Amino acid sequence: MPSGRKTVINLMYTANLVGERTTELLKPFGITVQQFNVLRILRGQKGKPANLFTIQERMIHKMSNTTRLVDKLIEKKLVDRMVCPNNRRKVEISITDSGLKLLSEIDGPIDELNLTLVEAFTPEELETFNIFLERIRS
Amino acid sequence: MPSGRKTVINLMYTANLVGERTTELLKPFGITVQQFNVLRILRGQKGKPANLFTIQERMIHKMSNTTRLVDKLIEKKLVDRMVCPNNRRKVEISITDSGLKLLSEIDGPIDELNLTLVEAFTPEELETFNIFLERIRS
DNA sequence: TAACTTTAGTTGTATATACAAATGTTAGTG
DNA sequence: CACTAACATTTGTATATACAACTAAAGTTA
Repeated sequence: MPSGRKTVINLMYTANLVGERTTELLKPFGITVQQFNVLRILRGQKGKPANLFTIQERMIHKMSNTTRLVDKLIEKKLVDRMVCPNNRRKVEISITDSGLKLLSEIDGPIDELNLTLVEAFTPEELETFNIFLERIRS
Repeated sequence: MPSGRKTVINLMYTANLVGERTTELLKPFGITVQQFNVLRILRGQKGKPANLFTIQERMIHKMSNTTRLVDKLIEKKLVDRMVCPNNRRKVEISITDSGLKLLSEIDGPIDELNLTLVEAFTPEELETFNIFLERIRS
């Protein structure tokens, strides 16, 4: 088997396993991986709201219906939507206190899972691994 | 940010990009990534048919409706289904000549894409990268 | 051999995702 | 200032996915 083929299969297989474990972990908290990632993006804004385009741009899975994903988060009162007063085409999404609280509850378990996944790596190996991943993307 | 968290996000992000590129590549051939992987699993059987459980076990994305995924491939005449004569609970799925032909057409482009993705790696680095991925899974 | 358990696959239902077309808003041009 | 293009988001539709309940066949045991 050509080496690139094997590596790509290995990559997809591994990422999928990690995704499944993450989905499972998030289930008791009532959110999906995608919703979780959007919440983290919004937390990263440090109070500043983000519009849908910004969110979509930073999402791991780039799909076009960010609207509906955010709708789910609004239903759960984890984020707020506000039409941008300067540019009424835009909407500004910001994480609520309740959203921040939920994230803070998830932080512990998710870091624990992530640490378990990479526990066999030395810091140097982890650095190398990250560089390898970035190299594939470039 | 804790190092495990960063690495896992990096992994998911990269795998997703690779998945998107693969989806795009397969589109003109009229199959999805999942369907493509099932076809490759069946080709790997070298003439021997596989039952649904075996297919599901080897699939990258483990979901429970392998039945419907295989149905799509049957509609396209890329695989055949036959009830196992020894054990009528089982069904045996095998790739058709038309399925093999389609795979052989895709092999070139997909290897080209995969090689492009890992072109910056030396063989040693690729080996290391594969070991890292396996380490995460274990 | 009837009743029970396990195995293998199928089906129903709810939700998620992808893609394209549509809507409403702003900016630019003659 | 009407006209056109670009932008930001929403909506429609088809397909994919996850999960659970269901069916049917085979094996097990009293």
